[in-house]
Amino acid sequence: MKTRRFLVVTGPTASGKTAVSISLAKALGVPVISADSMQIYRGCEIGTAKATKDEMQNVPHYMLGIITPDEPYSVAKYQQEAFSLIERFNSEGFAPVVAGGTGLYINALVYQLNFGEYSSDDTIRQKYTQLADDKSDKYLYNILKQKDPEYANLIVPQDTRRIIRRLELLDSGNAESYDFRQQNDTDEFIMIGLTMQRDVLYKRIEERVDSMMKNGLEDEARIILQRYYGSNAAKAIGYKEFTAYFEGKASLEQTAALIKRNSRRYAKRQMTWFRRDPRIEWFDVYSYPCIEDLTDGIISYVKRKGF
RNA sequence: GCCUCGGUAGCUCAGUCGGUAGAGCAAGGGACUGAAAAUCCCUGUGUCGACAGUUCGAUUCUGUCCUGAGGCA
Repeated sequence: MKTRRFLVVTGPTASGKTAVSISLAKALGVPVISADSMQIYRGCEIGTAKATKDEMQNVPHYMLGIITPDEPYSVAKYQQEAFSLIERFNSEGFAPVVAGGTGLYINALVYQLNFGEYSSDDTIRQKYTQLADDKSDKYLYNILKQKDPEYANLIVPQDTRRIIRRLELLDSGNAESYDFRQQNDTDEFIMIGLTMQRDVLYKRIEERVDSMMKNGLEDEARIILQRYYGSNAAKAIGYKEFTAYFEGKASLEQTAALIKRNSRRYAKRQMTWFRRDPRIEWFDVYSYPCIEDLTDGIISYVKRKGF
């Protein structure tokens, strides 16, 4: 297989990935591929902080708004599509910027995650979801323990979601055992992480939520919640919190506060995820006077690494 | 000015008949391989307002002071 070349820009939500990736892509003359599990949905614009046409500054973007909120999607599909885009750009002489904060999607590119052809089976999934409701978490866990004791050992009985997913894969004959976290050393890539003081990041998150509210998040949420009730997108931060508000059980202020809290927690989880990867070179956004200087700093690092 | 009730974790408060303290929320740490903005696990972070006194020992009792709320003037 031919070696793929790409640059990864990641970091917690509201750390400035969008602006930096555009600035970087513009300077390098390459396109941007999103690695965001919610920005792939059409119609989730404000709530996911998706880059607007203006912000993109004519830099081509991919993997944004490619499906409707009710279409099923998965890491496996993301990996396949992102890799094929990278290969296409590489053959044209460009090493694209992959930008996003969905850790699992990033990992699908930088670790050896081998998925088969299987997509997903709602019938099996529903069967086990029902079983979990009727019986108990423990009951489901014991089934898994019989079928795949090795995997069962990796998780706890309360983790119903993972139990169901694994059972679904086992039943459809697609449960492969992977070499856990084996690095992707066939492709050539550099990983950049954006960071800043925690309290500063939290302040940015809160300000961004306030501006989302001003820019019509409520209307967007109403559409997502009504038209795509129960979908993944409807469970995303920025939408799900409106449920109580639309039922008249919460004020707009309470809704905004909830979105802020959930975004803070999300950012924390992202940091936990990315901290683990020693290949990421961290750039403190505020140690540069402006985004152009930060971009220059990243580019010289990338050059230094012989990329 | 006098009286009453408060001052304990980031917030709201509980508590210790004297042996340096615990709940909720907020927060912190971690996991993550086909739904991942999802899902799940772990953790109490503290000059107990300040200074003295009594005591083997004070966050707890006493005094003074600072401070907040209410009441009386």
